[in-house]
Amino acid sequence: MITLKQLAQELKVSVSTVSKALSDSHEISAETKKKILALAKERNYIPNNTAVNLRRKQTKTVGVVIPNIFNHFYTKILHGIESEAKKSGYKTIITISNEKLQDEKESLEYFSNGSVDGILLAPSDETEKYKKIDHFLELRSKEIPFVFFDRFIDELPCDKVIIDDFDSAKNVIHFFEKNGMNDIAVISSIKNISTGKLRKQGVLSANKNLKIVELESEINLQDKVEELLKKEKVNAILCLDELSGVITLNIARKLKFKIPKELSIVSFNQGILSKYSFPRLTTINQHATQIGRESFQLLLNRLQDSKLEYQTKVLKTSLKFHKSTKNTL
Amino acid sequence: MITLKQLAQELKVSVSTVSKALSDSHEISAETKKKILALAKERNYIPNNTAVNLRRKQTKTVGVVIPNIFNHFYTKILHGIESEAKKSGYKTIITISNEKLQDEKESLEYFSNGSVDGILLAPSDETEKYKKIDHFLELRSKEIPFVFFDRFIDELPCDKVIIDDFDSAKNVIHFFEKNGMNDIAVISSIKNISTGKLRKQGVLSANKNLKIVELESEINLQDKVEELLKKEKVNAILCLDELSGVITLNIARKLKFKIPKELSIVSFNQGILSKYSFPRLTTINQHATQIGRESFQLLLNRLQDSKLEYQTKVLKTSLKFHKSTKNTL
DNA sequence: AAAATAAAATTAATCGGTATAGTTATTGTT
DNA sequence: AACAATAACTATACCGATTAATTTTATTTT
Repeated sequence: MITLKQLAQELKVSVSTVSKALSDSHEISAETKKKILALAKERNYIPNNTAVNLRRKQTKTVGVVIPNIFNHFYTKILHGIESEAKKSGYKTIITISNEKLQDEKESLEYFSNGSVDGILLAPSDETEKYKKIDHFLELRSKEIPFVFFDRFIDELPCDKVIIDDFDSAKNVIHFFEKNGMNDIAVISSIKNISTGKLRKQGVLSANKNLKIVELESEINLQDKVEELLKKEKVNAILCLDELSGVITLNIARKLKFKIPKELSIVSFNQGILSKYSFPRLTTINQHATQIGRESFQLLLNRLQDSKLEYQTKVLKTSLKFHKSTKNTL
Repeated sequence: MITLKQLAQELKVSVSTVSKALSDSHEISAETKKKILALAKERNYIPNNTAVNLRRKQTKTVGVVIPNIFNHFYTKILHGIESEAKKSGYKTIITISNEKLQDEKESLEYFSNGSVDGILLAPSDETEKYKKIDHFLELRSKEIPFVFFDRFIDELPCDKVIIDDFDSAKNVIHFFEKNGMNDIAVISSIKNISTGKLRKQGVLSANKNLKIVELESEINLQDKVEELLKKEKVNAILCLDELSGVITLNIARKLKFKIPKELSIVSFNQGILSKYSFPRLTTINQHATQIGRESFQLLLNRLQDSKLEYQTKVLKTSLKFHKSTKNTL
């Protein structure tokens, strides 16, 4: 890799002349600039990033911690972050917490040595469950800005971008009712997570008499749903996460339910699974890419002014109708 | 962020004493070490990564370019790379080419300013189609090592980790034949990609009389498959990519084919789509995580010794039987 | 032509570490 | 006692850029 020093030696000028010429400083004559620019181009000079970062005391890099890389929703957010960051000349370092508090902590430590200017993260399932916030407070004491996306911890005032889980969930129940479906079940495998809780509160605010199936994870989900469909009278189901949605759909079909004639299914989280399900699931579009973009912008704002008030951006969802729901309106 | 200098001032010793004490040098007395270590711990000192990198002339970071982050196969590889890199103390920067040559070029330029020690990539669809290798040669002239995974370009000798596409595809055809299915179709929406080509050669080596449906992308795939199933007699289908697999399955069901009784389907690429399809697809497991791990190891080898011969690692696949295939053996 | 001013280039400090060379003070050798 | 050897620590150069402070050179003013 060619350095400023080498260019300077070759042209018999000082390093600072070269540096200034390349940044088009008025202190350097047009003639000298031309000469330097030409050689820099010829030698394919690129400023050493590490040196620039050290000098500027910034890295132009953001760190991201996502709970699960196999979840299409998060990869979409990731895509939003990455593309937005790139636009502003930022690099993106990605780590995965696997829904583990320990992994999340390690990621943050790993980011804390000056590798990144700021952090974007969705806290892990464990973090939310045990409401652990020490590691976030430590970030704050080190003055490393961070922004939460999708999930958050009530106890911690901070910047966050979330979706309007409460209303989104409530509205689906209302939609079912308006269409004459009154035997409604709600299925969730994300009960520990802030979004899961809000969605549950949302559906309950619409109707107190729902059948609710809740699990710690998707293990046993299959059996629980099968039990529900066999024992109870159900003509509409809202799934609070996409995986539950697809699994529920497949079980309903295995049990020979006619969809959507006898049973309507709506699922949170418009992702790749629901897109290629058969029949295609009606989903709540969470505009994941936008979540990513807005999160990055929020972080960028904070990087530029650390004294801003903490902001919460709430994004609206939209219902995307497909063949898994009856819609008579 | 606290620095060596600050620690040194506070303890009234020199910066180099602190540095050496923290790296447990024998030049420093036990007593002094103890004192320094204690303060460093109290102040939560972490060496500034950028400064260390500048000095060591390395970044302990690898760059990854994947063609598509929405493809579960690549996120699995990513996971393999990230976890393996972390083990060796490397960070992972991820960029996405969106199957575009231009984006791929930009990513490589972006990595070329000393941001990464080496690069892992699967070339984009366009790169493979037009056999563009200039940007890779430029990397080589800058002495930035790179490793290809999953896909590669014949014309470019380099390190790569690929799967045994030819044999994997051939073996599926043989499996169909042994089970008495002789009206076999092959469907692919990845014809430009090296893996797609090899898979096609593989199936043709097994049987010259296959019905082959090939498309540039998944657009129109639906119509083409429907046409095939309506016009031709088919009792077995091999899909060369997962998306084709799921789409084919859904269309076959829409056309009321009994699966697997009347029609067996096998698909490349054991991913999340096929996992939650109904019935669950029999897939060729490409051990994506392992591809990621091995790719990183190959890069690590090269970082440690740039004079090694170029290596190609070929990983075997395995067939995972599920309910989309008849198996009478 | 000398002084004042403006333009162009250089020197040196800095970012935060690491590594090499150099300086004291202490102990050991003959 | 004179000298070498060792221990413990400090000073300094360096990584590759940026930039404030200076110096050198050119131009304008009187």
